[in-house]
Amino acid sequence: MTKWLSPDEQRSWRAFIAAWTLLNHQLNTDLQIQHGLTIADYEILVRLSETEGRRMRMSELAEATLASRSRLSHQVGRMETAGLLAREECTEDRRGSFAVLTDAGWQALVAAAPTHVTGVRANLVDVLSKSEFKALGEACQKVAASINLESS
Amino acid sequence: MTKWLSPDEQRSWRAFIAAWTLLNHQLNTDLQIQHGLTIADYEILVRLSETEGRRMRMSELAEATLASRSRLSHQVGRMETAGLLAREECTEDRRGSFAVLTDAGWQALVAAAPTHVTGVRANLVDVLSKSEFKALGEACQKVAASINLESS
DNA sequence: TAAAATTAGTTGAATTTGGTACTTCTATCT
DNA sequence: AGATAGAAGTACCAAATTCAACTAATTTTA
Repeated sequence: MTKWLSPDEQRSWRAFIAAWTLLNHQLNTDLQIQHGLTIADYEILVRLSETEGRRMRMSELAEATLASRSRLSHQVGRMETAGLLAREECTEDRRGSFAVLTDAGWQALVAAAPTHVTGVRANLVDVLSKSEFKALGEACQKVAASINLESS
Repeated sequence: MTKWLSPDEQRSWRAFIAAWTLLNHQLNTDLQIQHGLTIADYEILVRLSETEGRRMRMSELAEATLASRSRLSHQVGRMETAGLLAREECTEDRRGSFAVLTDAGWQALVAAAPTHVTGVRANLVDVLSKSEFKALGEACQKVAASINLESS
C-alpha cells in the first residue's frame, strides 16, 4: 500500500521543484543575455578551469557535470565550434580525448563569473540565513549521496 | 567587486544542483519505464486532477507547472494525441481553452501515482529526518518566493 | 467607437537532449 | 597469442524544448 505524502510533505516537495526551476531559469537567462552562455556551458568552463592544464577527459567531465555522455559530446562540440574549447586526443589511452579550455573560453568564464555568482547570491545565498543555507546544503548532500549509492 | 562563494557555500550550491538533477532523473526514468510517462506529463495530470471538473485554462496550467506557454502547448498536444487529455474551448473568453483530463488520463495517473510517490519517499523524504526535510522545504519556499517577487 | 495595445494560445523551424548502436582501443581470460 | 569482454567516444535518430512569428479575441484609450 502506498503511503501518500502529507500536505506538508507535498508542499515541501513542490517548493523544492519550484526553487530549483525558478533559480535555474533565472541564472540561465542572466548568463544568456549578458554573456551568450547557458548554465551548461558555464559549468563546463568552471570545471575545466579548476583542473591542472585546464583539461579533462570527456567522461570525467560528464560525471562532474552530471550529463550523459551523449549530451556532453554534443555540448562540447558546440562549444568547440564557438571557440571556447578544443579537443585533444589522449596519448595514454587512445580511445580517449580531452576537452581543453581555450584562451577564449577562459576569457568568457572570467567575464561571466561575476554575473553568475552575483545571481547565486542574490537569489539563493542571501535569501536565506547562514544556518538555513547550511541546512539546505546538508540535506541536498544526503539526497545526492543516497541516489548515487543506489545506482552503483 | 564580486563577492565569491566560500568553499562551503560552493559545496552547498553544488549539492543543491546534484540533488535536484539526480532526483529528477531518477523519478523520471521510474515513471518512464513503468508507465511510459515523463515527469512533465505526470505533473500535468496531477494538477488537473486536483481541480473542479478536472480542467484548467492553459495559462493557469502553464503557471502551475512553471512551463512556458509554448512548451505547455506542445506538451498538451502530445498528451491529447496520447488520449490522456482533451482540449475544450472556453466560452467566457473565446481566445482561451481548457485542458481537460480524460478518463484514460485519470487512469494513467492512478496507475502511476504509487510509483512516483514511492520514488519521492525513497529518494528524498525518507533519506532525511523530519526536521531536515522540513528545513529543506522552508528554505526552498523562501527561495522560490523571492524569485517570484522579483519578477513581478 | 475606431484604433492601438494586450492577452490567450498555437505553430513551425531551429536547437538541444536522450537513447542506442557503432567504432576503436584496452584489459582480461584461457 | 587469440578470443572476448568492457570502456571511451561519437554519430545517428527520435523526442523535447525554445524562440519568434502568428491568429484571434479582448481591453484600453483617445
